[in-house]
Amino acid sequence: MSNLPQSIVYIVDDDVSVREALSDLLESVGIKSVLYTSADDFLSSPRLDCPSCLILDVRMPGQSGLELQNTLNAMKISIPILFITAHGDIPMSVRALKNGAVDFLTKPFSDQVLLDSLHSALEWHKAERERYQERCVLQERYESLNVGEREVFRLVVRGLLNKQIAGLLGVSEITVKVRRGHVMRKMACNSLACLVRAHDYLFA
Amino acid sequence: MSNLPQSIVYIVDDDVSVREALSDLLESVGIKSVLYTSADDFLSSPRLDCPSCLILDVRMPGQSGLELQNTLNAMKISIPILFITAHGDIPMSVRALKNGAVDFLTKPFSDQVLLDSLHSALEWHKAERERYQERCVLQERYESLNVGEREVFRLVVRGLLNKQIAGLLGVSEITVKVRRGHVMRKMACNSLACLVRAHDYLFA
DNA sequence: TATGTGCTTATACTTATGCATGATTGATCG
DNA sequence: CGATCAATCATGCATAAGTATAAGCACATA
Repeated sequence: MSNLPQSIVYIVDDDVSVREALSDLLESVGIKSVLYTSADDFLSSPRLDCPSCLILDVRMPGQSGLELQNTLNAMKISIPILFITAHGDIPMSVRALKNGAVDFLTKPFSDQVLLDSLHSALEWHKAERERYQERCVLQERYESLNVGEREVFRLVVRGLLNKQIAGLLGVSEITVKVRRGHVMRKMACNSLACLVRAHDYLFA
Repeated sequence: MSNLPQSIVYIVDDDVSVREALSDLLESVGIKSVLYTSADDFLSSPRLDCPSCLILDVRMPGQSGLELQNTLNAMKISIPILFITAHGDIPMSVRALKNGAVDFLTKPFSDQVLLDSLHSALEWHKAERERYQERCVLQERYESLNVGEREVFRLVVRGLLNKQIAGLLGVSEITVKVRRGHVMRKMACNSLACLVRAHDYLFA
């Protein structure tokens, strides 16, 4: 059995001295890291299934840090990104942050500033992963509903009575009750309140 | 009757030529603006009750733009802020954006970039004001509930049965039904689904 | 053809919810 | 003191919701 680390930080920088300095710093506070020399290097390697953060140099040969950020966003990969740079400018930092980066540090920076930013990023990703997991569970349950059950689901959480739903769907009220029971069981809800929240979370 | 403009932009800059250039630009696309020479000047003037945006110079005599941003955040004033600067640096821009600024432009900048940012900020503030208004209405309704009704409200939206609520609160089921009816009427909800959403919006 | 499966519907019953009426109590106020 | 108001609670009734059983139907499959 492979035991996953509690968290991991991916470091992508073409400068070996920067990579190793960062890696040493993180190791000194008990944070595991994996090093990459380029964006493609990172993209072609597997990511571990645990809370993580990406420390990214803005300027690199090949795909730049900002381009990698766009790539990951397009892939809907939610790993938080912390940029570091020696030769950045304001438009770069603005673009990075508007695209969701958690921070944008200029060298030289204080170790503590980096570690603080990193910790909050890892905490965020931990929570984000839990939200994603919960959402996946709900999604699976929803996909187990057939068409009729989904229609009843939609109308029930809009506050309609069984009688009204039956009228709208052109089926008997008994059928609505049966479908409604199936929805409750399949969505693993024991109350209408729970069902409403499940629905709104799925279709937010 | 004072008719409010559709939207307004507040410009705070100590340089009169910048203020007027911006004002002219905005006027040329039909956006009204009001000019201030300092943060305190802006703070001591009344804001109009309409969708708006604040264009702020970072560096100014007296309170700086970043300080004014913190002041407004502490006052929980949600007006979007767009920074412009001639002599900024990356840490400034990062701080501004992490504190919620919508953009951080360096002079010279393209008119179109500013206008695009401004339009999306105004759109956001329009929606934010509507959310705030809706929340105020719900808040008022909630405050019209007495203590017992709030307890029933809390337990109903947790999915408990009247019988269970009565047991927990040590009152009769009849009383729960009465309170529940009051909650529905005072919160202006015609279904449990509506009530659940009102509750979760209030206590998100 | 025979069989099984999934969906709909009906009947019958239990429980839950909503609401009106009225009695009781306790606090407040002129 | 008497009047009043809000809150609680009971009775009684109407409607809504949840569930079990069984029947009928379409459809796929052996």
